[in-house]
Amino acid sequence: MRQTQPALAADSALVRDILAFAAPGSATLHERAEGIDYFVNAFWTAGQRQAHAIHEISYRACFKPQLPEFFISRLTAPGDLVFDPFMGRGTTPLQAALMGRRAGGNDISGLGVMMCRPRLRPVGPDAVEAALRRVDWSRGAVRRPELLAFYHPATLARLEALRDWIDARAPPGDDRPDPVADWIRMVALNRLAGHSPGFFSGRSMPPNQAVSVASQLRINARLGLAPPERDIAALILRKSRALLRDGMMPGGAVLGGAHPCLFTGPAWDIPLEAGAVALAVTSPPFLDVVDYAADNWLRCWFAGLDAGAAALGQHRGAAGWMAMIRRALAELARLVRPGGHVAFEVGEVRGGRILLERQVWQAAAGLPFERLGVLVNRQLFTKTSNCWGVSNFTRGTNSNRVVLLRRSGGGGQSIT
DNA sequence: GAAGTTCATACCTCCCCGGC
DNA sequence: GCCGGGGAGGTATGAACTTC
Repeated sequence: MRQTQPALAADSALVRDILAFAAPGSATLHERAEGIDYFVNAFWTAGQRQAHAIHEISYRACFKPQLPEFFISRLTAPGDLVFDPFMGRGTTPLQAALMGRRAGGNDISGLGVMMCRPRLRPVGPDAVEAALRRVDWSRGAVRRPELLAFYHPATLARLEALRDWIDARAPPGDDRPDPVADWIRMVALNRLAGHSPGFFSGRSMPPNQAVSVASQLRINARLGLAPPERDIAALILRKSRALLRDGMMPGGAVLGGAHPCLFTGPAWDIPLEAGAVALAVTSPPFLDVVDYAADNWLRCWFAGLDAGAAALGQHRGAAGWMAMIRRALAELARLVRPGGHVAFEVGEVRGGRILLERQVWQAAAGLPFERLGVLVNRQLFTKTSNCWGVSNFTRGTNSNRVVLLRRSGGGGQSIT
């Protein structure tokens, strides 16, 4: 049902740009539903590995770097602060830094900072190799026998030695850790368990989620395999080189400014001054679709963190979820400068029976935002859930649905 | 204690792209 | 040409709890 009437926010340069956007052979479709302007197209590539290689650490529920890139390029200038209050692995701050913007992010789990910070100040493979040679691998011992479901005994003992070595140089909560230990922990967190020989574990599920010990024992029994011994140091070095294969970033310098604004805590309580942020690109948990505590229990073990903190952002019902979103949006209204923007991404869940973008739209009502519309990026993409038979356009999440907000009170002109 | 409601757990293992 | 590795789930079932 294409409509020819103008967009509600036709004064927005962003909206004009989106309407004029033309992928090869496809113009943006403009629809209006429930008083909301929808802009539908394939706005960025669905191809895998099209962004900078340093993005390629596996984490459950992360959007493509092309999503923040789309908005950063249109709505910010070099030096502006780009922020994500639900950063997860930190795709938004990292992409902002790659584009010469200042990087900021927050996550309820301490894993967020541990995965993002070292990639904002990458260390070279030579430094990683030298540090790994200094680890006293003989000091480790098997302290958690149940983890032998995942690891060969010698591998598990070395993992414990590596944990001790990291903890002495980059303990959780230390905001000025040793950069090399910080980097090695980030890579190790990404190699703990997976479905190929590049991971420390025997064969498991894809690495964006850790199965339970009981599930891993079943996998081992079904395949008739015991976890083989792995060379942890060699795997960390190999993945380090892969992350840096596109280069060390501009000048190899610290990305995102000398002091990236990275925090651990709830999205509704960010220790940043009012008006500091030019653009927020973010995506909250989609109700309880992803069980972050279950997915991350193994990472939290390695990092010495409490996995339970992640549950704070998860809600089974729409009412509780919407209240959480309202608090996060109210905090964004404080942080984003007048004329700045918020791109708030959600996906379809429960077979499309609950339209989360409409809940976000409603939650933003009464806050100092102009609601510009919803950008829908609809395309085929690869899904982890292929593992259990969920393919494109059947069940699960099939589109990026981005609620676009402009902080009122300023000139309101975007940079194009 | 029967009926209704909510909660917790188990189960399933594919497709694609780039590096080598 | 091979293969490493990256990738936003949903349903069935029964236990546990609530209400009258």
